Amino acid sequence: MTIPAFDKNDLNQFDEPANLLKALSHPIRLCIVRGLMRKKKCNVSYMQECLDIPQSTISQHLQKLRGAGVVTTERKGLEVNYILADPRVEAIVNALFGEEECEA
Amino acid sequence: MTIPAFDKNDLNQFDEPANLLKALSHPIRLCIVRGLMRKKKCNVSYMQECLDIPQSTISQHLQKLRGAGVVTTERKGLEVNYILADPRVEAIVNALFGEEECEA
DNA sequence: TCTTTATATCGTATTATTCGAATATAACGA
DNA sequence: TCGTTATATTCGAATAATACGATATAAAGA
Repeated sequence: MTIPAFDKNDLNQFDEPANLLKALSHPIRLCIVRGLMRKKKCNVSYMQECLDIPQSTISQHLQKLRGAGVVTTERKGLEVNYILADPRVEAIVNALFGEEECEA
Repeated sequence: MTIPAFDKNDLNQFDEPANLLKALSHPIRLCIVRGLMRKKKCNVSYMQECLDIPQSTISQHLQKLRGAGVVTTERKGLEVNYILADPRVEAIVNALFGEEECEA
């Protein structure tokens, strides 16, 4: 009995990766993530200003990214900085947009 | 004026990639796609048998993958074979699961 | 033409996402 | 403590995704 290419017995092994992709599968969130690849670290106001969308909307997207483990946060006074936290995400974004020089 | 890391002016450049990720962001569809990386070509009945879910459910997932350009089809008599059609998808799946020897 | 097999589509109930205003919290300075 | 700034959470309405039975189509063979 060989291992089939598809197997319902390990369908649940796809749950976590599918969740990660779902977290990335929104234009605003994808934009945020690629921005974080360029900028390494960024607070909410800056993103909000660049993207020009309501604060609660940005914040909700960030919470979704955080819930999926895509980003972590570092508070610095009033500001909260967001930072990429999962190396798979960078590989995925590179697959989509191509590699890019990063800020020195 | 420098180019910001985030920019609402090209937010729409994220629509297509986000759509691609959305198509992949379901456990069943991800399983199908990884199966197609191993098996290269596969008909619906085989997938259905492996995954043990209703035929209409599989078919709908396949249509969603096809709509996003993830797969194409080749009819052979009664059967329809599905084949991966977007190289970005393989890079993404490799980022998630690691590379793997493919069937010779 | 009739049947069978393989796949696709439709109808629809259920659940999940999304957005943005309103409100809450957390940290800082006066 | 009070006010201000930065961020998070809550709420509700609109929209989209999902599952699956029922039904339709497409190809092949008798």
